[in-house]
Formats: sequence, structure tokens, C-alpha cells
Amino acid sequence: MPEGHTIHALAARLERAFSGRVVAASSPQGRFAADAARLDGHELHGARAHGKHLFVDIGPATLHVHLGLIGSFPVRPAPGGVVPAPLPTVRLRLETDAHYADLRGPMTCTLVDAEREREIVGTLGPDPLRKRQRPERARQRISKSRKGIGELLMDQSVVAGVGNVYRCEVLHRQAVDPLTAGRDLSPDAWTALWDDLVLLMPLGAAFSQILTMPDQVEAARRLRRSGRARAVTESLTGERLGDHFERRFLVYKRTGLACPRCAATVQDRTVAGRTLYWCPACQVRR
DNA sequence: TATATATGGATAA
DNA sequence: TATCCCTATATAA
Repeated sequence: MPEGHTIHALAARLERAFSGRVVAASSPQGRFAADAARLDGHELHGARAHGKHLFVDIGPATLHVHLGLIGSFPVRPAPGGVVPAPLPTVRLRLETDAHYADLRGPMTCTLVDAEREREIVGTLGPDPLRKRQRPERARQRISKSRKGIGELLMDQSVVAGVGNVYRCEVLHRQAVDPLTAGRDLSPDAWTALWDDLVLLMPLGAAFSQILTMPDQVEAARRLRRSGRARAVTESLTGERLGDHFERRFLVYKRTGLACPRCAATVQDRTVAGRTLYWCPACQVRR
């Protein structure tokens, strides 16, 4: 389930559970055993996300994780130090007497130095979930491209952290035709897309759920502003606690159903190797 | 039991 | 564009 919001929420959860603490590290699955041994028994200093990349400082090393399409890294409480035996697929388990976190199915899990981290971050476009970003840099890239905006939004060197759901949904929210060539997209349309991502993605991180339906976005914003939002956490068994919303989208996975704005039929088509969903009637060149 | 699919991305061709 | 990697889950057979 990982788009950028998932990774930013994960970094925050890792910090809350482990920052300033000595962690035990192991690799039940075995493929990360030698590196896990280097982390084992060291203090975790911090964690940060850049787009879909996660970096965790443990002792003298930095752990670099990319969850890919199917990875997960749940952080759970371990009251009294009681933790379940890891599934055999767990690449890396981090553990204290209060929490444990199991990394499964990552696309990338390696130790990196500061130089390599800078290299990786250097390949990424602006990230709507980070402060002091320069969306203008993305607009420059987009304005020179003949590729469609639906394809460009999936390019992490253009914008970092957007995945297939946010791409489909933000294009629908801003009524932009995904097939519009980057060079034909107006600066105003790009600004609207960026600003919407800056609104939506932090809500996704806060509620551990992609929220794009206008009523849900409004409700989530009110909850946050009121300060009464209950953070989403997982129990020992993985049960989801805290505020969450019914799973609903504007166009994502809604092929053949009515567009919620104009009632035309939602279409799909493969763009950038993934299934793009959009309304061919009300999403237009802007 | 087998197959398809998934909120990703690298690499081969 | 096709293939591969990584894992879990839903659906088909």
C-alpha cells in the first residue's frame, strides 16, 4: 500500500517507537542477516522519508528501504516485551522491550553512507510531503515534455511520492485530462495539481489512508483542525486503531461506473505501466 | 490448488 | 514494451 504518504507516516512511527533507544535487529528470512548484525544493539537516532524512500539511522549506519509495490513495515506495540514469532518472510525485525517492526517484501533494503543517500535524494523531484519544496522545478520538467501529465506524475524524478492512486485521483479532482502533454499543460493547472497534492498527501499520512473524496477530505481536515484526530496505530495483532474512513475513490478502480462529477463512464488504460483510471468527459486539457 | 492482482521500479530488449 | 523481483490476498477452478 505504499505511496509517499505511507513512507512518511512510517518514518514518524519508527521515530516515535524507537528514537533514542537501543534496538535489537535480526533477519529471520536470512537475506539481510549480515547487515542486521551490524545494526544489532545500536541506538536508533532517527528516520526520514524522501518520496517513497525511507532512511533510518541506527548506530553508525543508515538503513535504506524502498517498499516497492508489495512491501510492508508495520510498527507494533510489544507490551511487556512479548512479541509474536516472525513470519519466515521477515527480512528485518527491529525490536525493543516496548515495540517491534517487521519489514516484509521490500524492493530495497541496504545500508548506505551519507554520500549514497544524497545521490538517491538527488534523483528525486519535489515531494509534496516535505517543507520548502520547489514545485517550480517540476513545472520546468513538465513544460518541456511531450509525455502526458498522467505519465509524468508517476515519474519520481519529476514529483516524488505520487503513485497510481494519487495520480488518478488528483487529475480527476482538478479535472485535468491525463493525456494532456506536459508542454500543453498550463502553469495554473500544474499549480492546482501541486497544491492539491500538498493538501491531500498529509491527510493520507495522518490517517494512514488515501483520502480524496471531497466529503471525506473535509471531514478529515475538520478532525485535524479540531485537534481531536486520533492517530492511526496498529495493535499487537495488526488491528487498526484510531480514525479511519470508508474506502472510496473518485475514479480509481471504478472502470465502467459513473463519474461522480458528470456521470459519464469511467475508463481505464495502461499508462506508465500502470492502470490509469479517468473520466474522459469532464477531465479536459487545461 | 492455481491464478490474478496490487498504492513500484529496475533492467533487458 | 516485456520481464523480473518481492509478498499477501482475493477469486477462480
